[in-house]
Amino acid sequence: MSSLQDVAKSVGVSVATVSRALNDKPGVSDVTRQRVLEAARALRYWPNSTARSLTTSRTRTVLFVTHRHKFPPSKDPFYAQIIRGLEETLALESYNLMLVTLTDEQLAAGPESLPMLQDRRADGLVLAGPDIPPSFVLGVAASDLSVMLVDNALRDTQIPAVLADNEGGCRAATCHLIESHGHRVVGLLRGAEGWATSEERASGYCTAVDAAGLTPRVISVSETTIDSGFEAANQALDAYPEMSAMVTVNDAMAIGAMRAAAARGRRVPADLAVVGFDNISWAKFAEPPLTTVNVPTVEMGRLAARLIVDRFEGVLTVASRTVLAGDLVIRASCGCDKAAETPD
Amino acid sequence: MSSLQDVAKSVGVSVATVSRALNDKPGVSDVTRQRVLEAARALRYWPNSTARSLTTSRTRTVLFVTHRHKFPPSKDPFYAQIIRGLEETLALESYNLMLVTLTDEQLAAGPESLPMLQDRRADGLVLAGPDIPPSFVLGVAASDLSVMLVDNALRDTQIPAVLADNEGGCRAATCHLIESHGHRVVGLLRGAEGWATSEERASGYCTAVDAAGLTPRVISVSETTIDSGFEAANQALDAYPEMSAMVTVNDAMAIGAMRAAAARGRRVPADLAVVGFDNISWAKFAEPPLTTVNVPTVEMGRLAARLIVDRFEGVLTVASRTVLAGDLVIRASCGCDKAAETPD
DNA sequence: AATTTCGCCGTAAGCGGTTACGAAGATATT
DNA sequence: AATATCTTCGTAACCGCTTACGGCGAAATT
Repeated sequence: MSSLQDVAKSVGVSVATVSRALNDKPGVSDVTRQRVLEAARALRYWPNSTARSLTTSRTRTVLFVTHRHKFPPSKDPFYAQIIRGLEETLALESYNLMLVTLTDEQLAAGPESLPMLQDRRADGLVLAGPDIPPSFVLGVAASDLSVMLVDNALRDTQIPAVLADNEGGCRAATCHLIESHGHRVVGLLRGAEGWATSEERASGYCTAVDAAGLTPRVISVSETTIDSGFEAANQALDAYPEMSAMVTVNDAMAIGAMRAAAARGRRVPADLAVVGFDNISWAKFAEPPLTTVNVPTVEMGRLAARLIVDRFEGVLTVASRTVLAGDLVIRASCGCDKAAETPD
Repeated sequence: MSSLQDVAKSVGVSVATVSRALNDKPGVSDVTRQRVLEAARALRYWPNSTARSLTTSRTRTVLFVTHRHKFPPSKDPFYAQIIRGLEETLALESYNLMLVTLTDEQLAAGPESLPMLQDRRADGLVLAGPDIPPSFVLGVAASDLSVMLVDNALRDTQIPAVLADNEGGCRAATCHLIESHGHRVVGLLRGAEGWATSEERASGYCTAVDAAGLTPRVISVSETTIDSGFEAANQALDAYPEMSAMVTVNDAMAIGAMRAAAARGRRVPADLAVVGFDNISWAKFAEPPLTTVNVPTVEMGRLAARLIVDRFEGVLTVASRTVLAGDLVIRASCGCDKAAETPD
């Protein structure tokens, strides 16, 4: 409402003094500092963030950038959870979160053509999701903005990233089926080749299967939906009738697989154990409740915020790639009796 | 990268001329305008939005404010969808979207204590969700920021709002059960008293039941989750064994109700028809697929953006309250054979 | 030909802060 | 007592852009 000028006039000092007093900078006596603080409060003074940004050339805002058609979590609110974590810890440091979703055309055109990335509206940005093409990432990295990748990584670069441990999670899930339940023929329902997430999870599965001396049985489908899970499970059971357990690359496929099993008269988990990945909110309400790998999405957001803010503040200078481990959430679908419950 | 100064120097004119040329303002000859545009492109000039905001005192950003613990769509991404619609149309008008989630304490303390609402960071804000207390809404409305309510309304005020037609949706769902399927004893599973959404939907149910000359059978529970739906359905079936159809106040409760029916050996929809509300993404994958009222969340976001931007631009001067109709999505759980499918 | 009109452009003042620099007065040093 | 040092504060420049105002030459008017 009121400006620095107003406060200065009210107290009878210069704006410089007021600025120093309010920003806890040296060069102000305690008495005047107090008087300034009182006047500021009395006049309901709020620093104009725009003006401040103009001189400091820091906006205290970070951009969250993601693919437009990925954002609306038609499926599970994966990115919404990340945003939740981001916003939460950014707020702690009094940073702002700005949201930008980009179309395919914009992502292909590169950051040079996007005002929101060029006009110093933000100090840095987090690029989320594998849909952000490498060329785009490199483009923004070439600018002087701080970049942070989430659920996306570029090999052989120094761009910091926070990721879920897809490989380890799927390995753990597979190991659980093999070691705790003694399955000898466990299949994998996976998504399209080239999709990094699917690749990594598949890799974890293979590692576990190899380590146990078993042979991998993999069905790839182009999508990772309930319907494609249904279809893939049918393919798998046709091809490998002796299969007693299935690892799936995400929860939607797992649910589809359980439907397929039910349709064939195979009970889950008695006749076929199923584990998913992601721990979407509906996993615990599936029939039977789905054993799955929990992805710490909110924590990923929190960590990304922490890391980028620390970079702004100069606390952190080196780039890092952080892989967050997920934990296996045991429910009924894998054959465990006592389904341990976890909080949301 | 480069400033107006740079462009001016390069062309050999004053910054004022460059500004006029780039902003399509009169007072510049065509030739110089062309030369300026070329130079600006050659020098990769981008107007510094901070500086521009400082002079125009418009930031071209709108704040999306919601309750912190409501945002992370643990349930269905209701607000995420709204954000999707908001961001989409704001981007069309080259506005930005900033995200703020507030804790209970902050909401109770009121807008006076929140920097992001006081320091002119945004031109206006949309307050989403019934968790924003009236005092808070009135507080920001008293400031000179443009306010827009979404999924929240204040009676007897001039504050613009966009809402879902909860009353009409639930009435339509109830009518469908009564008229198309001939149910005579249809119950309602609803949430706590005082929660506006629940009240409105309940009111729609009552209207339909009254109009048909039937007697309402209502079960209230404090939460609206799958578990509480399960419990409420059991209560309902205990109290009214002859009940042949249930309207529920949201999809989660509907799914719980279907589970309860299954547990009691009553088949859905043959022995008990169930309809939900919200059309969450999992509704179509329920067993059986759930008939429910679709809430046009993305459109609500789009409309809110449109309305607030129009207000900024001076196109729109009067406040309005817009109620968006939802449509009944017919699936199997209500007893209809041919389940009409709708796109996501 | 003198005057008015008009289009084009530069000058300069601001928007609301931050900060380098220098001028005092108060205090410490010798 | 004279000098040096420190603290406190004001002056002014600056961040990059917008815009009111005025000047000036060319075209239009008489």
